[in-house]
Amino acid sequence: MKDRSNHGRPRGETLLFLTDDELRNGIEAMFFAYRGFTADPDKILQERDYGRAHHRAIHFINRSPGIIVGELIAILGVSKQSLNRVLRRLIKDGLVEVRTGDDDRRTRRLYLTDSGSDLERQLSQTQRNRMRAAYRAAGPEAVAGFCTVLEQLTDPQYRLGGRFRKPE
Amino acid sequence: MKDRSNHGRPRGETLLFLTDDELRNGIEAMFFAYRGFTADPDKILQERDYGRAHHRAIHFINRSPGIIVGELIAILGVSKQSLNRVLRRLIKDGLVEVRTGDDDRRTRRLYLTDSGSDLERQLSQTQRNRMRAAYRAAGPEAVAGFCTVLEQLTDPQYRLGGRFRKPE
DNA sequence: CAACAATGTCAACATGGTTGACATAACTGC
DNA sequence: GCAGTTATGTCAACCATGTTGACATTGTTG
Repeated sequence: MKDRSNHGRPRGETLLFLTDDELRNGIEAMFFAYRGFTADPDKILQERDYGRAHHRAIHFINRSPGIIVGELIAILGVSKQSLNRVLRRLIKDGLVEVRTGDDDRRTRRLYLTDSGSDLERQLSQTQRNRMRAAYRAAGPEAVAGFCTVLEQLTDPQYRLGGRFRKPE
Repeated sequence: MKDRSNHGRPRGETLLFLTDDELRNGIEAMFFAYRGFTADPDKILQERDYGRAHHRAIHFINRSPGIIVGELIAILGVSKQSLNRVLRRLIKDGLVEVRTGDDDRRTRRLYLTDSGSDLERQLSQTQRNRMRAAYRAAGPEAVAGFCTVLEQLTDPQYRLGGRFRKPE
């Protein structure tokens, strides 16, 4: 399993031969990066006694205003009971507004209120800052590569394109 | 906040000007990629009634055989009570072995047993496969960029170099 | 009208985090 | 050698967030 003649070349040169150790480094890097990546929002959320689950809901409602509950469940990959607990709180606290769908009146469309938008901005601000700093430090080609690999790691049904509902 | 003359160029070209939307896409990509990334191990773990916490412990014990409890706590960023619950189970199940440190007999050094190594291999195998596929699809430069950005997203104290204990 | 779909809710439970308090054993300094 | 500190383990309580199952309501659709 060892010497397949890559003769100590740095990762990714030549023929994209990758040792298990190099792959393991990538795996570990994902773990640490994801944690760094969620650290800033977590702090903000903690002050208001929210968790990551609230952040995720807020993020995707902001991304697709008017998204219906079932779609949000599908994107987040959680049970309706789990999402409902989170939504209930966000609605009670006045961060999310619910309107009955015009077309199908069984559905509930979700929107951020002004204060919901405020929190969203605050949360994504810190993440964008970190992301921007990383992009800047890594350079343009690195960023393109980063996005490509992330896309590839993602399960196909969640890749960009058809992920979000069309605006009604 | 909109037109700062980037004239519809694709992300990352030219001067690394990035709109909030482009950054938001990166943020979302992290979320989906991390989920895809943990999906395969999660399935294997579920069969044995383990969770991600067990996976992480196994990963870092494998990475640094003989690591002491305190170091593992620091790397994982959890409380000793939390880690202990996980370790207790792994030890009971015979996946992890504990030996008292030779130098400092207060410390406990952790090692994977043979069956612990088996599970580790099984877990990292699926992740390496996915990683390898992503790398292959993205190409060599993409991989280098991916690693660079991940490193940048990581909190500095966890970046490679000094992260792991020296072999005694 | 019957069947199905979208949602909400209640209850019970599991996992994996937290904190606080306390116990033990071993190292370290004076 | 004794005092203080450090590394670890453990008990208990609590919280957030995930799960399943069961059931109710409302609205759509054939």
